Amino acid sequence: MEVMSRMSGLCAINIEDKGVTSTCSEEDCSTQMDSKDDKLKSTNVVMGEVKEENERLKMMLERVEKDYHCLQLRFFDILNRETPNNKSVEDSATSPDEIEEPKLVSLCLGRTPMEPKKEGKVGNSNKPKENEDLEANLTLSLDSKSMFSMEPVSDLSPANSLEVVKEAEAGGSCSTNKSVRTKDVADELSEQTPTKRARVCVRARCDTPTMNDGCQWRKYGQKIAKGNPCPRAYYRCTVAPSCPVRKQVQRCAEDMSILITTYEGSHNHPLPVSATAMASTTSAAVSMLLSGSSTSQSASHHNSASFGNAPTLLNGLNFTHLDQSSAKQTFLPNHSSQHLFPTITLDLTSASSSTSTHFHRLPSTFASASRFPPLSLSLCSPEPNIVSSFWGKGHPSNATMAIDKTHIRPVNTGNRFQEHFYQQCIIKNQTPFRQALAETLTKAISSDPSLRSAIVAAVSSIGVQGSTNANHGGEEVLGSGLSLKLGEHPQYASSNNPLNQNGKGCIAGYFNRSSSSTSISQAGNFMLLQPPRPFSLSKSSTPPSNVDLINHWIPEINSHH
DNA sequence: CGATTTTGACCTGCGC
DNA sequence: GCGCAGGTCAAAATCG
Repeated sequence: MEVMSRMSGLCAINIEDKGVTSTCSEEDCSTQMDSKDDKLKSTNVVMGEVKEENERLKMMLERVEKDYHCLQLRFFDILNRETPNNKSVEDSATSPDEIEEPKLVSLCLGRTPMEPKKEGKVGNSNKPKENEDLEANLTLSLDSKSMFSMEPVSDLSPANSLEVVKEAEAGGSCSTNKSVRTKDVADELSEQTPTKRARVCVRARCDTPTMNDGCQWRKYGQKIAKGNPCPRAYYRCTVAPSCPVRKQVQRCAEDMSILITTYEGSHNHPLPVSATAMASTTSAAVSMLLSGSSTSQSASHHNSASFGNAPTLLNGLNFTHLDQSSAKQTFLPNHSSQHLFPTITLDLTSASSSTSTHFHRLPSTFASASRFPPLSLSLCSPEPNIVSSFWGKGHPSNATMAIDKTHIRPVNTGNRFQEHFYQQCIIKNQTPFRQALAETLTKAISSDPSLRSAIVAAVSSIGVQGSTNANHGGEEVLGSGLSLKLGEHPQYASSNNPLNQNGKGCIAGYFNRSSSSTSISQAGNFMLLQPPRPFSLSKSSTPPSNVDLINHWIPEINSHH
């Protein structure tokens, strides 16, 4: 086990260092015989301390290992439990006629979902699924499904439907009767589950007209929405002609510096590198949302089970269920349509002080009538350095994170899945593994209090030395993002970003930050997927904390299973 | 000149 | 059924 050797190496280095000092002391002692005994004694004392430290580290390691195995068991147990809801990947791979399982939700804002039904309808793709998957994997895939599953995932968003209809019209000679077209869309919509149209609302401080999320957008409309003097702009993704993704941009009526961007739909094309972070962020948020609401009637139950009243954690983020009893009221765009679609809000705005959790109250009509309990994710960090890193220079907003995809569905549980999983992780330099693991663990943690307790115990047991958390209980430790920090994050550079240079966007720093401190974050495109260091105990200038070691440790351990 | 933005008209859904 | 509001379309205007 590499971790063992690593830990032993650390101890060995420690011992060697002290040995060197003791050797030097002995040399000195050769000329100063009087102090020789004292030096020897002190050296022995040092050696004894080192031995004790070594023992402590060993015990710590054993404890961590034990906890890890416990967590891993639960991890795969949860995966197993999810698997029955989703049909076998192999089954779907061998039965291309099977479109989708109803409970599976396409969450990928970040990557192209496969759309066998639509493609069949449009008739522009007769490729075997394997080829599609191959292509998907050749792209900058953020979708963990592509790693773990050959299962097609239909993107049944109405936007997609609309595009399909358009394409059909473009390809065919049928008359373009608008009413007929919209009726077709409506018919298609009626067949779709509303949960497929999850939206992600991102609130962020931004002094530019629109947030540059890396994608190319074309404005196709603007409206003055009721209740907000600021016009709402409508954009659609133009990276690919048929991309159904749309976004709405509107300034917050209460605070004009806050830009509210609502994303809808799934990209059906490889994303530019600069777009992956936001896409993965939103997709992760959607994952969190739909993981609770996608299973039929018991949406509220699942949500409560998944998120509860307590803030849950996703890689350092606080995922907080909207609490109607809370005070702060936030204007959300198109809340009427949110009656139909689950919407998750990522609050990237600054928490003015120390709070790391935001609560938003939706309009009462929405809160009461919506089928989908609203969800708010407050990404505010109490640590300014972390916070400002996301948006780069000049944006005091806080935010962190970009991870992707929750629905990790093993083909077969056990070694095969793990092998495949880890192979992919090796290829991708482990980052997807960390992301996927983080999300799945997050889900598990949020739904299983005992698991959360186990993690809390594990983290707290390995000696949270930092004063930062000295006053925090276990829940606070979790809330701080400590326990699931799966990425390494240097201090970010926030300048020199072309996205900023064009004066259009404000997300730049996050995408262009320096990655000097870790090799992982330099791994090509995937450096962008490294979640920022969330509220970490260890600054980049300090030696790695226990948690850092754990974070390194997890994939390594997994490789030996 | 192509791409993008603007803007008024139109469509749809919802509440009364 | 009517009015309102959200969302979209598409022609005109503007930009690079």
